[in-house]
Amino acid sequence: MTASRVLRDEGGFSEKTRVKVLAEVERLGYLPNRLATVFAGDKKSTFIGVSIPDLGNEVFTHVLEGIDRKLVSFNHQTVLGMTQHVLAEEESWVETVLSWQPAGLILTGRAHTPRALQLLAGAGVPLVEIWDLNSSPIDMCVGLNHFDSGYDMGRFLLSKGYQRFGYVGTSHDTANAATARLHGYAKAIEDGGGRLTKQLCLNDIPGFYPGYYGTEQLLSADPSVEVVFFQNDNMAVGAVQFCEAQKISIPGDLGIAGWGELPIASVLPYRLTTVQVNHLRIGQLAAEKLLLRINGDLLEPVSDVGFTLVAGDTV
Amino acid sequence: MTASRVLRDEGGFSEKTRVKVLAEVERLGYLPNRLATVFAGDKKSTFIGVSIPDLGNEVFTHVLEGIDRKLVSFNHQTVLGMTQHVLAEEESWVETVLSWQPAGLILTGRAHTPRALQLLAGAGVPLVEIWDLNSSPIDMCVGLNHFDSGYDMGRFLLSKGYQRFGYVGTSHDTANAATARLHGYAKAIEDGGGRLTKQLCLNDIPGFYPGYYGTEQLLSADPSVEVVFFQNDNMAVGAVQFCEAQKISIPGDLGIAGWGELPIASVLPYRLTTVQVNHLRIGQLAAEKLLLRINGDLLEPVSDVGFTLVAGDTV
DNA sequence: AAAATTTAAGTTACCGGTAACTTTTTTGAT
DNA sequence: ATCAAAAAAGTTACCGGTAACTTAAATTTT
Repeated sequence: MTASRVLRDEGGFSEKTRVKVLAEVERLGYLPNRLATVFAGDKKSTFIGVSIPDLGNEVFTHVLEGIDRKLVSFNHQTVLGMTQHVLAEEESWVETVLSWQPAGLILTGRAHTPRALQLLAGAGVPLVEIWDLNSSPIDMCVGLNHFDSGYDMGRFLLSKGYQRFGYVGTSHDTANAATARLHGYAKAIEDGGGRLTKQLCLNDIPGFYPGYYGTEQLLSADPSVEVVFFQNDNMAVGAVQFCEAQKISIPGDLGIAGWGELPIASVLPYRLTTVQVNHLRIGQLAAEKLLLRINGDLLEPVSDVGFTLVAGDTV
Repeated sequence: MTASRVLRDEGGFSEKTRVKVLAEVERLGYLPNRLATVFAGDKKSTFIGVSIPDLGNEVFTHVLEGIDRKLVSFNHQTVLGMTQHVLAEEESWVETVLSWQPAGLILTGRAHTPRALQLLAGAGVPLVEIWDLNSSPIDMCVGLNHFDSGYDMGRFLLSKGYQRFGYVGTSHDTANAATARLHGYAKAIEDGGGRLTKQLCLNDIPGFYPGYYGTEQLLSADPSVEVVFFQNDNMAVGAVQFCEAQKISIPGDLGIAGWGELPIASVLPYRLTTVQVNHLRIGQLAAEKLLLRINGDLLEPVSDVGFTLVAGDTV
């Protein structure tokens, strides 16, 4: 007991004892078993469960980095969950991670299985849903309106005079943010009298090469497309590379728009038409809100980090 | 006790009781507290601590993905540690994560603080050091010989007739793998009678833009450089973009070599001179070995995943 | 120097699951 | 129906840290 007091520096011991205890700790190479502390006090651990769809999609690596950097600085640990965009995976991960008594959770996306929702409600753990904005989150939410960002892009492209639109992404899931962007884009096109003539959902990760071969597929399926909106910048850059290889002039023959403003954009000889999003900020803000909530603070449940359309030279 | 038996399906209960227990579990939304199980049995948890330097460096995201995918499929959870290439950060993370009784650890790099080594030895937890090959690992090791890969690149560039060499990276740490590559490269140049006229270590992450402005800095500091070896492909691609913007012909005016074969390479109109490394495989293999060891198997301590030099068109 | 007060150190019980053991109930054999 | 064996259910104790409490030692006050 006295040793416990010394190690937690909570007073009630003499200097002589302190020295003796610390010497013994040193000698034994003693490390406290934190499980016992959490277990005993019916407290929470310092684990924060963080689920993201996958690391192949670069946008999420930036989000994760923002989260972890913030968490570490407040002595919390990230327990990673890669759900592969599959809600059932998320559900089983939620169950596992809750059984470890986490201090809080960060989940990507607003869609969850009924059982996951039930588990989360039962656990009553502080929770931030990130990425997609959700006006009535389970607990808190940090993200942006993906539908609106797609809509704005659609309207912008219409204003440039395009009539025949294409889309290439990798999402199958109806419940995810990229699909919301596609829906916003489609709605804008419909509202503006254009036609979304071809949309492609590849079974792949949204990276450079899928952008390359996705463009090939799209154009061979419908050569009349005038402009294509991609799931993210890396795909759009892949598309630009395909066009250059095929001597398709941009934006003369084909317009190209990305999403997310990823690092590659900073070294291109052209300015990519895209939507700027501060991925790192989403992660940091989510972690910040979670830590404040764990600390007992009451917070605005929803934070909209917004987005900025970048006109660029590729349309 | 009977409920515990039912939930673990270890027999010694009647069908009638099983149904009753499961119904009650359902009704209460009961979730076992796994901390108690681990704590009670003096067993290990299903946590695997995974430390990587940072997520801004794309190579590590692939390694991490490989690790987590494998771990998840064997019901283990990744507890992330981002050490920012700082050994003191790794040390404090090791201490924290060990106090949570992990089933195993994966650490990036072979250099650790004395105290970290002592903690690891004391804990006796299965451990894989990844990335840099280490003939006498603490426990196990999965990686490749970075020095050799740098040496081979240097020799290859010499064979192309280059005399004045440059290097651009972002590492300050003498103990990391990128530095080992630089040393190998420098050694090859020395052995072959060339001159490493300029080497640059930027205070940044090894991404596209640092490759861009790093090349600018390098060339303005020493315009006589004939070929530059970059810390990774993303930096090399940034360099190519800089050269194109400046009308510096590749490989006519300047040779460029990358390392790691990152995804961007697949969509470029040229074949980048680089070193191919299977990042995902390193992660998967490390996780695999760790899980086998946790399972009690005795394994070959060191796994060399090797590398392949890709000649490319940029030198 | 004795009593009152403060400080230091020690005891007990608990968190939740489960190993090891004991008791109760059921099943089957004679 | 009686007893033995097997199956099911229940009890106890423990893991390691710490809250809450008690006891002991040191310090201060009268």
